[in-house]
Amino acid sequence: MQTTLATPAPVNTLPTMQLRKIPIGGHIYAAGSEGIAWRVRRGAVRLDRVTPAGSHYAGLALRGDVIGAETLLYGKYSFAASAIGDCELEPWLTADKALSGESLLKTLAAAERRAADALALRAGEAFERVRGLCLLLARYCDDGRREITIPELRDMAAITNLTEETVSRAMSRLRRLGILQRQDRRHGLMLVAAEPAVA
Amino acid sequence: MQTTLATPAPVNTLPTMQLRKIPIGGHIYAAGSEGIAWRVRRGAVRLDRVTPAGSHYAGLALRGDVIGAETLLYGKYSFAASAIGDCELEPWLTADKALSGESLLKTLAAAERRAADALALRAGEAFERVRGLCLLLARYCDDGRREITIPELRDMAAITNLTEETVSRAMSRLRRLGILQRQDRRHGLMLVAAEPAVA
DNA sequence: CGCCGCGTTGAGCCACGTCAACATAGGTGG
DNA sequence: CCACCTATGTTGACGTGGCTCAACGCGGCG
Repeated sequence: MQTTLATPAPVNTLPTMQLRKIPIGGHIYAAGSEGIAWRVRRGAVRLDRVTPAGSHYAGLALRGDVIGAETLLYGKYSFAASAIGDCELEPWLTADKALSGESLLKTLAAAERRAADALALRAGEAFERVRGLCLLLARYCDDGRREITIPELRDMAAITNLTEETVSRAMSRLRRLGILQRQDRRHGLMLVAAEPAVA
Repeated sequence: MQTTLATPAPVNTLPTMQLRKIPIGGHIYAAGSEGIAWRVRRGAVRLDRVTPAGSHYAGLALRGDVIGAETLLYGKYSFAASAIGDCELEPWLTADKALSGESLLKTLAAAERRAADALALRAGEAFERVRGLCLLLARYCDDGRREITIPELRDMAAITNLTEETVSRAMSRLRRLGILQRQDRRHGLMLVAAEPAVA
């Protein structure tokens, strides 16, 4: 649960911050803390809304998505972020760089598409939800081989709004059906078979 | 399912378009069609992603939210939009107006908050989801009286990922408990009782 | 009037949640 | 190295919340 910085630079000198790598399960930032906005270069990020009543899954960010953009307005993060796949993050639009309208619009459009994806992962039967999540992760792999890092069950359960047991059963079925080809155990790499004409 | 324009102006002369009013259940725009971006001044908008396999609920927009921003990039709408409460829309950021970075950032931050709201409406027990949707609608009423226009059951069902029957039962229960005070029938106005310390 | 769309209510059933037991991998200390 | 512990994942048995199906009420409209 610790963050690793690619540069040995001090954490708070924002402009010098470079690439940031976070292992699976790793904490990226806490809600309410100060920091900058990041673009996800690799991996998958889970966002959580933190309330007095507890914290709940509140969004997903994949390659190309921007997280923490609200810090440019308010200085603080609105959500908590953690890595559900090995992540690489790069600083995005630090204050000195001009805010390009087009870049922002693209980010906005991407955020809305991602939000629609996240909603879709909470509809339909359990097996289809879990399969949909794996396919989504595979679609955003940087390698073309559709190899994904399986998130922890608790994260998949939160995203799909299922229980860990149900997700585990769905994953077993995916493997049994050969849709998901195990390469090593635990958070190991998996290979998703051809996507069957999903629009 | 028809749109009504406040001005008698021709539909395709974008810069002259002014306020647009859409009745409940009304069609706002179709996915793939051309048009401009709008800001929701009043009411609630349901977004749908349209695929060859059918169209599915893909997002919610309430007062202050912007819909169709992607037209500024691609010229066409990515989603379909329809009114689930009597709506007033105003044009947003037409091409001639400079794209203000801060305005865009605020829109982005709002979109992410809304996406988190929409996800939350698909978690928990049926009654709590329906109650949550009513509370959300009440929170964004322009009058301070927390009077809401009840969307059609099919829309509430799509948003919460429940069936119409289950939503109907939940609504009956809300009325029986006095949480929702009927003022007239059908899409009539309702009054939501005090929000019980929901964070 | 008859028809249709929408909402309401009941009865039965099943997919998924709950609970429990166990497997496996890592970590830590001896 | 093993003994032990904990976190995570897997699998089975069982109960239930919400889905399915069906019937009906009501208002609007041709």
